[in-house]
Order: sequence, then C-alpha cells, then structure tokens
Amino acid sequence: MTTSSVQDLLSSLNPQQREAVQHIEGPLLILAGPGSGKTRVITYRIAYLVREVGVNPRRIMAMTFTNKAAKEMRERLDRLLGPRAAELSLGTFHSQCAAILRRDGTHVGLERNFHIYDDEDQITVVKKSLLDMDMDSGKFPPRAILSAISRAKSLVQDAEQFASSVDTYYEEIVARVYRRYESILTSAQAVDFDDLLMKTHQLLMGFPEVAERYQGRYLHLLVDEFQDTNVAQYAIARHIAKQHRNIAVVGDPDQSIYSWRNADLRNILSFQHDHPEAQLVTLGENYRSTKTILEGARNVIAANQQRLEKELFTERHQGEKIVIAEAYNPEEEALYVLQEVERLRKTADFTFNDVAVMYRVNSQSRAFEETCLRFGVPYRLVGGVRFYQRREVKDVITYLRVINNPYDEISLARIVNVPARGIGQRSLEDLTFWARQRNLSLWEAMQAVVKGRTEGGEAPPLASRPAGATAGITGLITDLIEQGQRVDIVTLLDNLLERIKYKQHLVSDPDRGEERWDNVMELRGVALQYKDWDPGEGLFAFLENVALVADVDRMDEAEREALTLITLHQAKGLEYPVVFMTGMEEGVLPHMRSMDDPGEMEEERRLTYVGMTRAKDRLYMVRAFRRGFGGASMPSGPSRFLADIPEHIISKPMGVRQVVTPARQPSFWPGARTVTPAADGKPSVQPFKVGEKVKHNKFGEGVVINCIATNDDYEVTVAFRTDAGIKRLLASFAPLERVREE
DNA sequence: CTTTCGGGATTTTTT
DNA sequence: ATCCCGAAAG
Repeated sequence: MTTSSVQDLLSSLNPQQREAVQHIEGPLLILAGPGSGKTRVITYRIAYLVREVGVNPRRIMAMTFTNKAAKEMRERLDRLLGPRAAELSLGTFHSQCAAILRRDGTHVGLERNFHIYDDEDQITVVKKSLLDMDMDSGKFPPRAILSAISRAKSLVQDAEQFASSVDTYYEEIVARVYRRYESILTSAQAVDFDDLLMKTHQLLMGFPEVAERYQGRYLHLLVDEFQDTNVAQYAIARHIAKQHRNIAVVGDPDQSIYSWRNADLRNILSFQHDHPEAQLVTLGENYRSTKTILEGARNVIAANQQRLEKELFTERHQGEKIVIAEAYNPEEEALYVLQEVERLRKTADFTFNDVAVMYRVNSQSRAFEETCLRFGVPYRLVGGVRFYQRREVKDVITYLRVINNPYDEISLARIVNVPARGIGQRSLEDLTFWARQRNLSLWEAMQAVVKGRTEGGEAPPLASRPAGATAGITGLITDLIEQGQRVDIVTLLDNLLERIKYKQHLVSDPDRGEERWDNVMELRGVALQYKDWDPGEGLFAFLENVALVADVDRMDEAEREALTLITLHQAKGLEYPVVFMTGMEEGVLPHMRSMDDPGEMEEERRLTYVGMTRAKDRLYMVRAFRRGFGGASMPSGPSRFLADIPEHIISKPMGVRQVVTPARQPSFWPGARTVTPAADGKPSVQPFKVGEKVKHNKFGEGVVINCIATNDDYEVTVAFRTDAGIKRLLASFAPLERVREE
C-alpha cells in the first residue's frame, strides 16, 4: 500500500493526530489515551518524515517496550514505506542496546559474543555470590538482593557507585554481593537485562567518539510507552537525541504499570522540564470502546491522586452495560465465564477469538485452563510458566550456550550433570576450586581431567567415577563445538539431543514427560528459522532471539480459533471485543502486596484501568466469594475498584450462581436428616467421579464436572444438557443417578 | 559421592 | 499446589 498518498494518510487523522504527525523540529510529547490511535500516529509520523520531509529511514530510531509492539510497527511501516522500512532502526530498548553493545561494547569490556542472562541465571549468580562470600542465603533472600541490584542498574549505578552510596547494613551487604555478581558475569562474558541498558549508557557517556556516531546518525528518535521507561532508558534516549533534539515520546501516565520493574513515572513528568520547548499533543478521542466502557474506566482512574488529567471521549455508541458478576469460587468463576462466552457465541455473533479472559496473577489461569479442557473450549494461554523458562527448554538452550561459549561458567555448571551422569555437587565444587587455584576456568579444568586420564599430567582430584563422567561430558561438548562450526543449528540440536539421550531422559517421567518433550520439539521449531544460516552464525542468532523474545511475542503465531487467557500486564496495548476481568477481589486486584503502599495502590488502579480499556464492546468484571491461596480457601471481598463504577452503567446478572442445595441444617439439630460419617471420618456418601454421566429426575442428563468433600457429604457440580445448566448439588440429597456408559 | 525422597516454606506483574 | 533445600539410602 505504498501507493496511498501522504495527503490520504493525513486526511484520515483527527486534528490532534495530524499535529503529532506533522511536528518535525524539536521535542514532542504525545499524551495518548487508550485506543486513541497511538500506533497509527507513530507509524504515520515515521512515514511522513520519510516520504514528505525526505528523511533517510536509516536516520530514524524508534524504541518500543515489547517485541510485539516493534513487530506490529514494522508490519505497518512495511505497508507505508515498502522495502525502505527495513532501514529503520526499530526495536525494543533491550534489543537495540544489545545491537549497540555487539558493535561497540569492547569499550566497556564486552566481547562481541557476550551472553544475555535471564532472570533464572541471575538468581543462580546471586546464590553463587552469596556462597562464595559465605553468606547465608536464608538471611538474605537472593530474590530481594537481585531486585536491589536491578534497581541500582536501572538507575545506572554500577557496583562501585552503589558501594559508595550505601547507608544501611543491608545495602552494605547488597553492595558486596553486587561486586561479586559483576565479577562472575564478567568472567562468563555475560550481561543481564539491566546491563544491556546500563552498559549502553556507560558507553555513550564515557566514549564521546562512539556517542557522536549515534548522535549524528539519528535525526529523529521516537519512544513508545514512555510512561514505562526507567531512568537508564530515558537517559539513553536523551543522549542519542542530544545533537538533533528531535525526540518524540508517546505515553499515558494512567497506563504506567511497570514501576516494579523500575519504570519511573517521573520520566514523563520531567520530560517537559528537560525540554521546555517541547510541543505537547494530547490524543483524547478513543476509537476503541463504547461510551459505557469508557465511562466506567474513567471513573475508576479518576480516583488516583497522582495524575495528569486528560479529557477522554468517544463517538462510539453507548453499548451494553458493564456486567459485574459474582461466583462462588474460582472454579465457578471459570464456569460462569465459559457459559457466558457460549451465550455470546450463540446470541451475539462473537467468536472465541473475540474474547480475552484477564487476570492479575498467572496462577489464576489454572481454573480457566482446566475448565476449558473439560468443555473442549480452545484457548490460548499467553505467558504462564514462560516457555523459554521451562526447565527442559532452558536445559537445551543452556547446552547450546555452552557450545557457543564453554567459558560461560554458570551455563556450563548448569548442564554438566543433566541428565544425571554422576557429577554431583561435590565434584563440581572440587573442580571449581582446583580451577580457581590455578586461575583457570571450569572448562579448562574439565579439559585437564580428560588430559590427565589419557596422557597423565596434572589433573583435578576427582574420584574415578566422577572423573570418568567428566571426561565423557567434556568430550561430548568438544565434539559438539567442533560440529557447530560445520553443521546448521537444527542438525546440531538433533545431534545434541541424540547424544545426551534427552528424549529418554524426559519421557522416563510418567507425569509430564511427553509434554516436556513436546516443548523441546517446539523449541526445535523455533530453531528451524535459523536452519539456512551459516553454521556458527545461526547458533548465535538463535540464542540472541531466545534471550530477547518474550512469550507475548509468540502469541499471534497460533492462528486457530481460540479464546485468550492473559495477565493484565501482558494485555497492555491489546484490544478485544469482549473482555472478562476476573478475580475482582480485594487481595487479588488490588493485590495483597500493594495494600500498604499508596503508590502501589495507585498502580493497581491503573492496572484495572488498563484492563477495562482493552474492551471494545463488552466488559465483564467477575469476582469469587472464596479464593484459595494454595491450601485453604478464604472468603474474599469485592475489589474496591468496582465501587467506583457508577451504578447506572452496571448490570448485575441474577442467578449467576444457581445453587440448588437444599437449605442446609447443622446435622445435630433434631429432625435434620443426617449423614452418618463412616468410621474413618470420611463421608459415608459415595462420591461421584469427574466426567461421570449422571441423571437427575428433574434436570435430566448431565456430566459431573466437580465433586468435593464437605464435612459429611459431597458437593457435586453437574453440567446438565438441559436448560438447567450448571448446578451444585449435595450428593446425599439430590436425586442423582449414575448413567451407565455402554 | 550421588540420587532420591520428604518436609518446609512460599506464591505479582516481565524486557 | 510448587519449588527448594536438607537428610537418608544406594
């Protein structure tokens, strides 16, 4: 569609959007409400710069927050600009910084092939640091330490700077771990996510000749989701834009939901302070949601104290009321949602693809998954236990990392004994100790073991069994490194799996073995994209992709008709005709952990706002009366945010929960029908099995979908085929009969 | 020495 | 319910 004229593009925009697109010289701050055509403005602006102003696309940089946003922008720009779109520097902060560091990182001590450590690796490094320094990881939880280090890095404080600014004992500890942590990363030639930013910042600040190259090159800089940038990111952007001062940032303070990842809302507030000449454009017209949904969302967000008020309006119709529904527990909540989805499909012409079920925490997805499986409803789970972090996937990736660079000690240590081959903790410690004494790496120590066995000479002190095993794995890695130079990534991967007998290893676990192997095969599917690359290059590119790509980005790969299960955080930037916000309870949304901090509470409110504004036509907000935290389930009250939605736009369906249990009387009352507990204390009533077909003399045939023991009875949940729908019944009272399956 | 088994603590959100 | 760590068995 490169054919559409620039005039056509402009005429399709409203005046504010046009103003944002056509502002050329100098800083620009775009405050963009939800559904206000933000992506459109960014992409048209880039197209306008290239096609009308004549800016070389090589001289434009656009930073996004997620790969998904980058990809979407790339696709739209392909259509607007054709092949020239490929010349734009467009990507996430992290991936663009990685690219800069691959190119110029030697100045800050990075080889070209540094590894990027993920969260799990980071924890491993912190634990190792604590261990090295004889500190108790019970007293200093690695997670907490890591988050302190991460916060420092987001503020571009390196270990030395941090150490010189400590003022509590705890920070002193963090400072010591931070130093050690850095030295482990350095010797492994690895960086963490925060380093990608911090080291880029150091590079730009410390090496003017490098910085000038980037500053001179980029005439225009765009930053998307500016409200979610941290100090390091903003500093990098400002620095790159320093020479030409054409920095355009787009954001919405009301949608800032990443402060826990050190995003600093103040960036968006200080932008105008840092750039007094900045032009401000507010995009207030919402093209996404009905009037009702927008009004609900506006009322929720209005209660926040710290915010820049902006006018929001829509020309869309009034639409349906917001449905606030109540269920008994998470299982019933899921049943209600699926029932309602079914109804919408039948009566309102929505498809599964139109529906998203949103929740605050990943663990909430389980009830929905199970219920979907039970009823055969296709679903797409975004995130969850993230794919690349599943143990089996991570193991294979770690092997590949070692093949790429065996001096990566954290990775090497992770896989020497996977699958278990007789190199335990003790052997690994001895090996590491021996290596450190001689100033060698773990990999060199392992090679010495091999050498010691074949030609004698000095070798680490290992018992014969571990020594043999070590020689084995060392030989294996050596072979694979050598192969890695000659064969493509997929062949390499296949050989690796074959030689470590990984399939047998996984499948020996009867529980989820098959599933795990499927995951490995899915990873192989990703590797297939790199099959045609040059041997070493393909491996490298594959690892880079895996390190920087999150699961949300894989979402649209599944094309089949399915409803979406997604966290509120991941849903940002997306939209769906029908949205179910679930777990609308105190303790869940707002989350328990934000209860005692007003700032965090405001963030919970913004999260609610983000969720509500994802909906185009129908919005449901559902809660459960009881919710369990692992073991026991507890009563839970309605989320305070529900109270901020005006009554006149709410619909509360009656009979969400059609409980048919007869009025229950305590069994010790005279006249009450009692069920005598059996000798072992278990109820004497026979339980029904899930999936069993039953018949009720009033409701007809149905399927048991749940059966839980109560004090002296069983509570059976049955999905009836008839209009009765889903009922909860007491096994001892209900006229329920099993139906024999032929 | 390694592995496995069991008990204990712990559960936000992700580039 | 799941993960992590420590103790006993092979």
